[in-house]
Amino acid sequence: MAGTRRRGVGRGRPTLEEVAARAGVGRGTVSRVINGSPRVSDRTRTAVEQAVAELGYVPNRVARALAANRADAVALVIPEPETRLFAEPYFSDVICGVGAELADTDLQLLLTLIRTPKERQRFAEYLSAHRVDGVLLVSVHADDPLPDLLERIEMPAVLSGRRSAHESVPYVDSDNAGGAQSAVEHLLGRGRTTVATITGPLDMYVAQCRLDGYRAAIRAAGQEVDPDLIAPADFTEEGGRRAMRELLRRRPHVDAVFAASDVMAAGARQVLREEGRRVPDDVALVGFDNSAVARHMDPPLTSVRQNTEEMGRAMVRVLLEEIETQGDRTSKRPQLVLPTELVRRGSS
Amino acid sequence: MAGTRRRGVGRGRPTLEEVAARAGVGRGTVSRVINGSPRVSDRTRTAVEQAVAELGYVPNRVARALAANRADAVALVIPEPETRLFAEPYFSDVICGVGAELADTDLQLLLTLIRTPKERQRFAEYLSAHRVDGVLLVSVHADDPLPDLLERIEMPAVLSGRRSAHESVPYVDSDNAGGAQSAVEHLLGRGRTTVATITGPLDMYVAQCRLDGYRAAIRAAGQEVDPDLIAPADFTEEGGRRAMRELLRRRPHVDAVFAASDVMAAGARQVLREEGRRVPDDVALVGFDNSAVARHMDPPLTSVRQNTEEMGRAMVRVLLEEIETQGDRTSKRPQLVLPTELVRRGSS
DNA sequence: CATCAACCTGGGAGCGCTCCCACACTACCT
DNA sequence: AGGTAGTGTGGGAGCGCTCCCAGGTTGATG
Repeated sequence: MAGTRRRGVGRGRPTLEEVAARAGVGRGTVSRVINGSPRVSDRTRTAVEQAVAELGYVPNRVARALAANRADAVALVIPEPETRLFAEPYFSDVICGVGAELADTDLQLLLTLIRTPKERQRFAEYLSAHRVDGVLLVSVHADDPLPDLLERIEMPAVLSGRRSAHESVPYVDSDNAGGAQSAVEHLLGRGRTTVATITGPLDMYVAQCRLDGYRAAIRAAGQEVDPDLIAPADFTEEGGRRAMRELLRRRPHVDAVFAASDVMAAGARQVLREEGRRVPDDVALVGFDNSAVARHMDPPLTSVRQNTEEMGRAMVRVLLEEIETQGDRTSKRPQLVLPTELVRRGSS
Repeated sequence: MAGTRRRGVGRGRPTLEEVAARAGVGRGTVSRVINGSPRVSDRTRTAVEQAVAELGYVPNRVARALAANRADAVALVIPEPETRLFAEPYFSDVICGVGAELADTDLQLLLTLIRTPKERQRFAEYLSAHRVDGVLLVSVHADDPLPDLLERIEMPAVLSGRRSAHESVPYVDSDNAGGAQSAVEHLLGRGRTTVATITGPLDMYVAQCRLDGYRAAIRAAGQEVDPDLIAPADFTEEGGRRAMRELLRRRPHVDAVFAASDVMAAGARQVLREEGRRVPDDVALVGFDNSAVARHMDPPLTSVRQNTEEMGRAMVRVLLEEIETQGDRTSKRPQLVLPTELVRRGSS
């Protein structure tokens, strides 16, 4: 919280004014050149560019931000109530995509981890205090107050994933239902007849979507959806174990399981081994996320891949558009759904 | 690269001046109260605090940064020449620690991914352009020009991990040698007689340290170090496979392997399975990093745990100290080594 | 040759803060 | 009473930029 003295590097760097003096022009003109305004004659532009090069001038972005009332930065917000969520490869991939897309911009990436209500409060103050031009929200829960807060203060924002079927805030999401459906179709296509599913927490929309995809595939194959083949869990390994035990109890002849996450699939696999069921011979297994866990299971796990990095990139593109059209109440809120892909491995 | 117009939220928020007017004091006084200066009478302070509360005043940090010539931000730099390196849980843990430690500060965290020399160039300009007060460098290679660049422009910086035994820049590192030693001692202690090691790329200091730890444990047990039991690899799964095959060829009676990373251990494990060697019955296996991979292997992998999150926290503390004592040429460069811990699982 | 739009250009004003100097005011000593 | 600290306080001067207006130049047009 301190207000300790910290003197930065760079005192003594050339300023706009010095460049202007050297080029024999006014401040305004240099500013126009720097910002690529077309209203500058070629001769002047060349002269300024040379002065910039000679002096090694780099604009002071803090001054620019103050004068122009913008931040040249976007925040990536990661709510992290449960531990380790951030360790999911999902996040790092999104971050990679975001970073890659941002590299072509002169925007900076601010990383904000929000663990407590107090930290959320702090973050809200940052927003008011003008620190960012827009916000990327990763994996918000349905009851997170942040999206609505952002909407209220008219801060451009993009979600990764929807909170519900009628999400009002711009978002980029994976085709969860489609991915789940193709996974289950794959199992049915390989001759499995009793395909169960282990779901995520059903108050999360993403879990609902994957379950919907499961149902759609079952029905498309002309089967009835058997509620006893649907075991809800919570995206954790332990949850996967419990759900698998439950499934074996209720439907001992189950011959395939679609788990809505790789981690739950890993839990299920352990139970199957304990119970002496071979994978894939007795029970075929498919996960979701195509995480590192999937590759390292024995046998390697078939899984639905989301193009997570592309999600990050798309989020940035959508956010930039939002920032651009800000205040323009007529513009539509962009909402994107990215395709998924089934990665086949030994488990199915 | 655009200079497109972006108008931020917050125009119309109260300023210092307005708070001063409301409290019936001067600007300077409000500034002193905000920054916790002791040179303010209690009465005045109370009046100002009340005005701040009534107006909902939040300091504009951009203006503050410009006036005070500091950034109130630190950059976390992640060089990422090879893909996926960032997906290692290592990074996310460090980031968590950094975020946690930074939460008590009014510093912001800037995330910078550097993939190409061009991006490094860009980053160097950022630094000159006054965007950050200090830099956290994660997993730099020995030949990375960044640390020296930072040193030259006197930008406070902290490394995670050393580049060599005589690192000049402040750093926070894990006790790699100690961790490796305890892993090998553990294997010897369980009666194994022929303990091999799969190393990382030996031009990386961290790989050297882990190898040194292996050698120390072997010698401490009164054995000679057999060069044929040392197989260099590159921290990849494929490298782990190759190294394991090589070891089996050279020393078929090997009964334990210490791999300098979990991922390499996973590769080794596959080869052992192919060759019909049971783990741990025929060959005991220990990894390093205690990553998710370790938990999901079959049997679960014994591994050396680094307190990665604490590394992140420590890095921030060291950096703050560096920023504080900046320019003070007499102050010592803080260098920290954090202990590791062996996590025992079924593979040994 | 006058007129006017279109185009460039310089530089004042100002973004919201910190820094610091100067000035009051008190308290305490000669 | 005169000095000498020490303590609070106000406000001018800037930080380095962008914004924008006025003014100058140019070239096409009547």
